[in-house]
Parts: sequence; C-alpha cells; structure tokens
Amino acid sequence: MTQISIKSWQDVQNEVRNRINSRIWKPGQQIPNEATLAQEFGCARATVNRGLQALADSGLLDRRRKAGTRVALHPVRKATLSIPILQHEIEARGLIYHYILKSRTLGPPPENIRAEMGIATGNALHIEALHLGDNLPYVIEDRWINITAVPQAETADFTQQSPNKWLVENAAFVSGDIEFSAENASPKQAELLMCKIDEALFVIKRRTQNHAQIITQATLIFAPHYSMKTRI
Amino acid sequence: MTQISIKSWQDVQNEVRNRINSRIWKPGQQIPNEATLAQEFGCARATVNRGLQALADSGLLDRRRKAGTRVALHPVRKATLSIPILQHEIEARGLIYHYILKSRTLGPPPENIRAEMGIATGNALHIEALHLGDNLPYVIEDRWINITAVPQAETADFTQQSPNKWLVENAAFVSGDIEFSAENASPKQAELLMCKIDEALFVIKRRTQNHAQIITQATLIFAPHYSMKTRI
DNA sequence: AAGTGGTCTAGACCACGTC
DNA sequence: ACGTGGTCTAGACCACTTT
Repeated sequence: MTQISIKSWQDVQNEVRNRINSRIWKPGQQIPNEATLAQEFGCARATVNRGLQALADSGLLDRRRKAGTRVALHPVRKATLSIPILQHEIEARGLIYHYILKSRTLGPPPENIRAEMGIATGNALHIEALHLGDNLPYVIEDRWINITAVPQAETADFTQQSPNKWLVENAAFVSGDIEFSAENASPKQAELLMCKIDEALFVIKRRTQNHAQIITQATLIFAPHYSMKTRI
Repeated sequence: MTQISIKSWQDVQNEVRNRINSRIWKPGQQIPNEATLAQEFGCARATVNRGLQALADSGLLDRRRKAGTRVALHPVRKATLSIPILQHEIEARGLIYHYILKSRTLGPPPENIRAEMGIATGNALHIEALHLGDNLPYVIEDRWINITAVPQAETADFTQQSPNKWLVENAAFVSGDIEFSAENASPKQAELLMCKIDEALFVIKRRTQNHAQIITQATLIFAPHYSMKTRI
C-alpha cells in the first residue's frame, strides 16, 4: 500500500488527476464524494473541494450537486491564450518595436461596421496602422472606435501611441469577443505587409465593450507565417 | 455613502472589478490588503482571498506576498478556447457528421516529424482522414501516432472511429501544446477540401504527450472561411 | 426527503519576498 | 524582520438536484 501524503489542494488535484490518467477512475465514472475523499486523504473537506474545483474548471471533472462528481466523458481541453499588447509581444520576440499610423479618419462607418458595432447613426473613428518588428511589417491594425462611448479618442494623438495601447489605458473595458481566422492577402494588405497577393494571413478580430456599448472593433492582420502558440 | 452587501466571493470579485473599471483603483495602483478589505466588506478574509484570486487568475490583478495586490498595468486578456472533439463541434453546428479514413500507413516517419516527436528510430502510424459536415469537407486530420507510446493503436480500427476520438478514450493524456496558423492550400489539400489551390486555410497543430513521451501529433486543416470564436 | 457540492467563518500557521 | 498573500481546519449552513 503506497501511502501518499496529501496536504495541499494542489496535492489533491495531482492525486485525482493521476487516478484519472491511470484509469483507476474511468471517463464517466462517479468518484467518491468530498467527505469520503477528505477522510481517505486525511485532510479537510474544504481542501478536497478546492482541488476538485480546480479540476472541474480545467474541464477534467463534471460536478453537480446531489449527482456527485464524475470524470468528464470527453475531457474538453481548454487552451488559454494570453492576448498581449502588440508592442510587448514583438519585444518579447527580441525585436525592436516600431509603429506607424497610416490613416485616421472620422466619418460615418459603412453599413456592416455600423451593424456589428450597434451604432445607429453618427460618426466613428477609423484607424489604420502598422506595427513593425526590426523594421519589418508584423501586423496591420484596422480599427473602428465608437466616439460616443469614448469621446476623448477624438482628440487623442495616435501618431506616437497605438490605439490599442491608448484604449487599454483610457477606456473602461468590461467584456468582448474574439475571433481567429485565415484570409488571403488583398493587394493593399500585401503591399503593407510586403508579401505576395493571396498569401495566407492569420487574422484576429476583436470587439470590446463597455457595460452598455461597443467601444471598439479591431482587425489584426498578421504577416505571413505568424503562429500563435500555447500549452494546454 | 452607498452601502453594498458583500456576502460571497463572487460579490467581492464584482465589487473589485467595478472599482477597477470605474478607475477608483487605477492600473498599477496597490489596493488595500485582504484584512482591510475584509473589514470594509464585512466578510471573512478567506472570502476576500477567493475573490481576489479569481481576478488574479483572469489577469486583472497582480498579487505578490509582502508586495501586496496591484491592478495589473496591462491587463493581459486571456481568452479561453475550448478544443472540442471534431464530431461534437460539427454536430453542434447542426450538421450531420461523417468521417472518412483516407490512408493509414505504418512506417518510419520523415526526419522533421521524427524530430518534432522525439522518436529516435522505428516506425510510427500515419493517418490521413477527412471530417465532413452535411457531406461537405470540414477539416483534414493529418496525424502521426507514436506506437511505442500507444501500442494498441497499431491494431485499432480507424475506419469507423476517428483517431482523435480513439485516442481520447484510450490513451492517458497529460499535457501538450497547440499552435494556430494560416496556410495556403496545397493542391492535395484543395482537392480534399474542394476549394481552390492557395486559398487561405486555418490550421491547428497539436502535440499531446504522456509523462515521458509524445503520444501523437495532429495537424487539422480546416475548410476555407472557418473561424474560431470565443468570449473574453 | 435526502445527499451532494458550494460557500462562509474565525482562527491559525506558513511561505515568500521585500525592506 | 516583518508584512502580505496562501492555505488549512472544523464546523456550519445553504443551494441545488435527484430520488
């Protein structure tokens, strides 16, 4: 009989994870309840609870009151992506960061943008900019800012600082959505990124919102061969 | 003086998040310590702790012993992507799922795969398969399986069940990494996905490993216009 | 009705990093 | 050395869901 010393909730997490991986507890199977495990492990129920909660958060367990805790039938693997500020990402790759504002126009947005942002009428600020690493194009930023939600943006200076960074520091952010896709380079994009027309580009589209309104929508078009990595 | 009733750690989380969003506590600023907040909120320190920990997990706070808790200077936005089993994803879109095994070969892998998987010598199992939704190509699965790590795979029947699903159910998974990128369709891929050559395709590359060895490596090449969405 | 997870509390001690 | 977060404990009560 191997005796394992279980003291922290991380120990509980590890021990339970091991039992799942080694198939002592199989997918779909119900595991003992918290009180029982606490007794077996020789720790308080709260400690077991914390460990099991962490595993449930990461998708390895399904827990329901009264129904008990089961090993997830199809462990949903959750990948957590950190979305950094572009400047930091570029500098983290050991490149010298540089930023160029390409255009800045205030005017009525086209219909599709209007719809996506929920702007019924009025103007929005359109920004096109280029972020570079070691003086090579890294990513195009194509952004619309809702000046009703962030009126100060109208007078902000985006020649020195990217709207990305300015917004992080000046607008109250609450929630948003993000979308990853692949697109063929348009002629204009190809010119900016110094690549071939139709080359496959990795694209991230983000919308962030306040409590009530959408603050901004940004499309980031990365130079060819960009990839986003994470551990799981 | 507005009096807020704080009872649960979620209440703590919300109240603190509100103070951050409304700039009562600004980025970089140190917030009161747990004991002080507990007193102010009229709850136990453990409750405050749980709430602040949740915010730190989501990247909104930086916490360090002795140094205290600060509002993150550049709130790292963390997007959590659920990586579902392809069948589930396709069915969740309301499409009828279908799976076709294209090829299955046992042999020595090419040098680059050998290197990526850390297989010094010997054979590996190479699978090429197609997943369809409503009989239209949805994604190509190009997979290498390390038969040293998973010997049963050598005799598994992949004509009915995708290796993806088989592995989830039969191999002990511990950790892995995942990479997202964009690629131009090769002639072969274009034929399988019924799209044009050079069309931009969204690509996910995954490696999963055991305790000691890499179990499998899979490249998923999605049909054009695929996108992956999440809330943040 | 009853069993299970979810959470709170008060007090305690520890671990870490800064001073 | 000391202040801060990190965690444990034992007991309690609540919330949800299934029986």
